[in-house]
Amino acid sequence: MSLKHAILVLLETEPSSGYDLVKHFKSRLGYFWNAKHQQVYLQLKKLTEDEWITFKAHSQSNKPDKKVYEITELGRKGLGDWISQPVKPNKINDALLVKLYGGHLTSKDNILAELAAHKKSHESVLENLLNIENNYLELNKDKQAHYLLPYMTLRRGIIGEKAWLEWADEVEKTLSI
Amino acid sequence: MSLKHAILVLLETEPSSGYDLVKHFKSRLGYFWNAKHQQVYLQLKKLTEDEWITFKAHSQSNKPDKKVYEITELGRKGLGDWISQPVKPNKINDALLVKLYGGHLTSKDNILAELAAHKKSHESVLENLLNIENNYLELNKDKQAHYLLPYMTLRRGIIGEKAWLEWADEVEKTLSI
DNA sequence: ATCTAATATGCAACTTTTTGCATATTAGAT
DNA sequence: ATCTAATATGCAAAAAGTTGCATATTAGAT
Repeated sequence: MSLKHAILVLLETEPSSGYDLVKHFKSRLGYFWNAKHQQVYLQLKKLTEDEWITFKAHSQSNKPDKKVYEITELGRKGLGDWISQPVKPNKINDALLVKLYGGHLTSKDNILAELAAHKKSHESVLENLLNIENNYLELNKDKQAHYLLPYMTLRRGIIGEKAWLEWADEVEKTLSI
Repeated sequence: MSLKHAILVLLETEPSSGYDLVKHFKSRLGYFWNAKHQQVYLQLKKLTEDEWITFKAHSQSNKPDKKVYEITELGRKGLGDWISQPVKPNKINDALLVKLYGGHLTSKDNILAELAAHKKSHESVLENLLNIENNYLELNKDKQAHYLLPYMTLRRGIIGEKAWLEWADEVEKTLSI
């Protein structure tokens, strides 16, 4: 039950609407957490009922109204408690690897085409992460220190994506012989 | 819905009991797929109802009886169909990164201790994968060619775990300043 | 005017996964 | 004899996630 906590850490950094959070997950923290908008809105509702967060309706002149949520003291305490407890190692369920494992049941071309498609998507994620890194590196030292931990999570994304692409190249070379 | 397919690719390689499959997931394919035994037994039941797999009861003198499942023609066809279709890029939900992102809510020692614990677990996974790789590399060329695709998935595990450890070292160094 | 895309939120049904509980066999240790 | 650990399987309830559907606002294009 960690979508809850993923939402809370983001709200702890800055108040946001559900829509903002989803965009955050989609665009910047995809290597970190993924959630559909329906799931996010549901958790926001539950967190509001538990009084871990509150919201204010913000009317916008150029866009539909939105609810901007912020974390409460209760929420900050709950989040702190969770963060102080150990978390389980990450669970990996990778359908592409399942497919590759059983790749003899389809054509080599099909496998290579699918790999190429995934490669494109990983390349675009990496590019995006590198842009964010560049922005971070241009900050002054105080701000860099302030965002050090989020930056460390960004580094996980960058190193992880590079490793994925390295692996994909290896597979392409091996299968093309 | 890919646990189903993960089970099928394993059964397509060799007939196994539910217990074997779980051990497989736990010990060798943890970088590939993870599932609790209850979930595996449930899917085996459903796959049997759909006649994608069948089982024979094997009585063992030194251990409790077990059901050894094997894939049917119907199952092989279903698996082949699934493998020919594109799969979505992998979804990542990483609680450790959530924790690190909000790490200012706990102590640096706590963060470093947790990181060290995860590091140990990743080191042991990597060691395990490298042992399997060594076994693979000692096979003759025919066998190596036969297991090439599973070996590629193993490589994903090795490259991924090395990248994880590289990242963890970077975090340790950065936070220890 | 009408269509499209982006913004913004949400319910309901269904699937998948997790957690808790439960049982049974055999080997080996105390 | 009894306890422990490994082997082996499963049901039921709850939690988490996905898919389908639904609605409303505003900007900009046709």
